[in-house]
Amino acid sequence: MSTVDRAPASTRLAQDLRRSVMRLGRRLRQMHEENLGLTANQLSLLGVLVKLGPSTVGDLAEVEKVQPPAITRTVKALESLGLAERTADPEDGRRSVVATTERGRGIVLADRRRRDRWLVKRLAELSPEERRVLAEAAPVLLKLADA
Amino acid sequence: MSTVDRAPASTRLAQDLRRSVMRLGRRLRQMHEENLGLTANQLSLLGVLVKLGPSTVGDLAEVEKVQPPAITRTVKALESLGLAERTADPEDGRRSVVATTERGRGIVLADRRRRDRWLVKRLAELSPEERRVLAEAAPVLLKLADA
DNA sequence: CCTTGTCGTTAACCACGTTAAAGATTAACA
DNA sequence: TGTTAATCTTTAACGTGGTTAACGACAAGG
Repeated sequence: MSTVDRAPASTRLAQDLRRSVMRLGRRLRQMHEENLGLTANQLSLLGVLVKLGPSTVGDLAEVEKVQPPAITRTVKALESLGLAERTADPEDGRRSVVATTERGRGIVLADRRRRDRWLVKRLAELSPEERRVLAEAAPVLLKLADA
Repeated sequence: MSTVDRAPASTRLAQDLRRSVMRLGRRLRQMHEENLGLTANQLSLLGVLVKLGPSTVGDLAEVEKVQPPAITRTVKALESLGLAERTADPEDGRRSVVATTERGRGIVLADRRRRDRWLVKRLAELSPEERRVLAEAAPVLLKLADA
């Protein structure tokens, strides 16, 4: 790791942090993939729908940082699985409003619980001191991400 | 956030940590996308090659947690861009060994510096106390990811 | 009204993952 | 040693999900 060893001290933290966050993030994301027939994308969009409530295609595209056609396609898939529904906006005929079905909502919540269980188990293997460090770090990480 | 509010205390840390790590990870990954004509995947594979040195297709597949055909294709793309080279293993004719070119290596290092610069800037906006917390947290996050 | 802008969808394309099957080479063993 | 079995990579066929471009439906302003 010569690139790391000879790094100026000021970038050392950045490198360590990037490595650790990327790796744990990848791991958490992998937990996703083995869900029912759902892909990570479909699950992610469903999650947004649960969080925001019924939304237009444009809103979803913006949140997912994706172009509208990508949303159209994924919504179509969710619809055919009975996990989401599309209805015309009564106030503006151009827009179509997407919402989760009850089943869709249930899947999102179940998936979230499942991933939390995995992480809870890993956290339980740490020392109280290590857990304290993570608890302090979480809000700082959020602040970084939103900067 | 009723789902968070009524969560048992033991899963509260897991939820906070998952949210923050996922979000920062996404942010760091996005920094990737706007690089030369290279996709995130190609850059990632090139990075592995720089880290490990010349490697077989099978090794790369394992590291990237992907099936061999996916590696074959990406290597082909890197090859046509002059960033990687493939040679037959002299000791085992079935294997082909992939290595970066000088240019490929340069691109990886430049990209890493660019992403670190972004993070260094964000870190500089934090308080010394917050930076200390992150420095302590990084190794714990790694431990979690590798668990 | 009628033109102009906006929202969503469709179509065509590309990146990248998968599995299945074929090719080449090595390893094992009768 | 020669045949058979195992291993590594590649090719082929397919699915998902991103993109841009072009079109249709509706809304809004002149």
